[in-house]
Amino acid sequence: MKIEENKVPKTDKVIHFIRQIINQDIADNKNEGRVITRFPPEPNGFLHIGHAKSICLNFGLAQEYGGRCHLRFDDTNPVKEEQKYIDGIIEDVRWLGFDWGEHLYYASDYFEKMYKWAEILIQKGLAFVDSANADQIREWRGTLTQPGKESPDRNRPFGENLDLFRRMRAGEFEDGAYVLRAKIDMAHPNMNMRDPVMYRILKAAHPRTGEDWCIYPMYDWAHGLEDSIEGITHSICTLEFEDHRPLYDWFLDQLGIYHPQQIEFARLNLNYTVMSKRKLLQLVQNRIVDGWDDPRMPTISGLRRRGYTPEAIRDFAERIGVAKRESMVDIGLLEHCLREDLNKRAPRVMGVLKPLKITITNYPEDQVEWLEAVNNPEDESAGVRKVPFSREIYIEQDDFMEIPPKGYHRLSLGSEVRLRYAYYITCNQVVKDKNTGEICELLCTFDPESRGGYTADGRKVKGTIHWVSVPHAVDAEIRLYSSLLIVADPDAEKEEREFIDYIDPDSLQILNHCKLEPSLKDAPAGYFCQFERKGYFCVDRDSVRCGYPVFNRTVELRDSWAKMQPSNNAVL
RNA sequence: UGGGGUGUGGUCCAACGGCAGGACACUUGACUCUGGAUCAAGUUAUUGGGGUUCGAAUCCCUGCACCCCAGCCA
Repeated sequence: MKIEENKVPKTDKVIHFIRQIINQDIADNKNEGRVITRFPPEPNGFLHIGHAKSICLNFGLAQEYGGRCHLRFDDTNPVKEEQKYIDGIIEDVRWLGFDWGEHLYYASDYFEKMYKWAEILIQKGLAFVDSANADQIREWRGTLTQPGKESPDRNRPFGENLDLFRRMRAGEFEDGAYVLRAKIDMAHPNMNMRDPVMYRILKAAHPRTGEDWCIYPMYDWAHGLEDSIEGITHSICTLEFEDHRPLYDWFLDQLGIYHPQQIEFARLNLNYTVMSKRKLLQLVQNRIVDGWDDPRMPTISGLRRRGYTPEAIRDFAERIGVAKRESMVDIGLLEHCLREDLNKRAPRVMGVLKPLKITITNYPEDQVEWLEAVNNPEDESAGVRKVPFSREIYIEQDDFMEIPPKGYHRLSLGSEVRLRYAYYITCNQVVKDKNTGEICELLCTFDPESRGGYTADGRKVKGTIHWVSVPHAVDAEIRLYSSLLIVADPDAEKEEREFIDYIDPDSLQILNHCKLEPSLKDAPAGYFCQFERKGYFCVDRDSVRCGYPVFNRTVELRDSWAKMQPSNNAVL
């Protein structure tokens, strides 16, 4: 049937292949037009930006098509799963902005049902209890090019299978003594179809079912059943499960129960970062990072702490698209989405990261002026605030050069520059440390006629720099982050080295005694803003513990000046 | 050397027999009290070879490259 335009939602989004499939299903009136998806994490780790792609896809599709998306924990392996991961995942999905209503499920809630279905398969002669050990099963499975061989237990009478399976459940056997296997085809070219294991004995406490069970279902057996029970229409997963689809289909067909459609798409890869749970865990355990929510981590909790917004992540997920080809997305796109969101919303403030003191010699000694500053030029409703100005101020070390290169718009000896929202100043003298020769102070004069940053004569001042009044400055710690990896893709490197060898030891830089304008004194954890000309920053939760503000640099502003400087190219 | 997938600018995604388009990145210019933002312009692509067709990224044949599968993980 042709797709009828009026039945599918209007959208300016890309109609990727999954939307096409759904549109076709709706046109065919498959599932009476329902769209029910699910996000099925295993609670054995924290979520990362790759999961966010899947979350946005599944929940997003459900929203677009007026359906629903279930949050389902695929908790079928108690030896790896923990309650803390369940809690963390719930928090992260919610933070991303998605709501599953009452549709929070656990695979473990279906264990009894699954067990009954397993007995049915045994009764149909389609499953058997195998006493072979793991090594034997592996050996008899054959190889990619050679067929496997049938287990001697394969033709066990069904009564015996049933009895053994019941005793497996009853806890009569030790781990590994028996498994339940599907009886399919040991010569099948698809390895997954060579009598796959359905249940194994695992005498482990389960975070939810405790000691109720000592046999646990394998993914291939369990997943389709979970989808079927919940009435999932489109079961979306990643590419590596493509080979498993025939088995997914087989179980459902043999049981004759409702059969959702499995659809596979390519997982997200991001350059300059690592994405697998294993590698992320390695970073945490080796204390290369501060924990799962270290702001350098691509975990949802890490991104959140870094200052990423859910809006930016959702926008990113939409922009990268959905397809079947494996790809490597540029981290620059994520940062672009972030800047675009923050540009609209982040209040502007002034903060000096690496202070250089200026004394304005012709400014009255005890005078303080509160000058008006715009909070957000992109958002008039953000209003204005007053910032104190005095005889002594800090500017950024980078904003002064004794001998400026060509094209330098900032302050230099003898040149005039605008202090944002304040005055024009001219540098007259450089004070240096007698021993080291380092610049420690600048003596400048200001033009009283330029109050607010304009003069009546309308003369052009090319450079505008930010500043903070010395007596009013709030001391802060600022944490600067760069990529964890020094190469875009460790796996693509010629040398056979571990990703850990490509870790940048200097990806975290801590700046102390940074100087912020006084409005930031009591900014609460999570508060985000733009330090003008520097980037977007947010207050870290460590602020509370430290007793002074601690800011994370979320992302730098684009800097076309820095890009022109050859010395900086190496850093990029 | 079995099976399952995938090949479009630097990167990601479109185009589903009819002018290869968008986003990011990059370059240039304009504007600017953030070297930000904004605006304008521009560079760069269909895996090779054959075939069908008036016409092929798209259909057919045949190579090549890359990814996944031999857990009692998911």
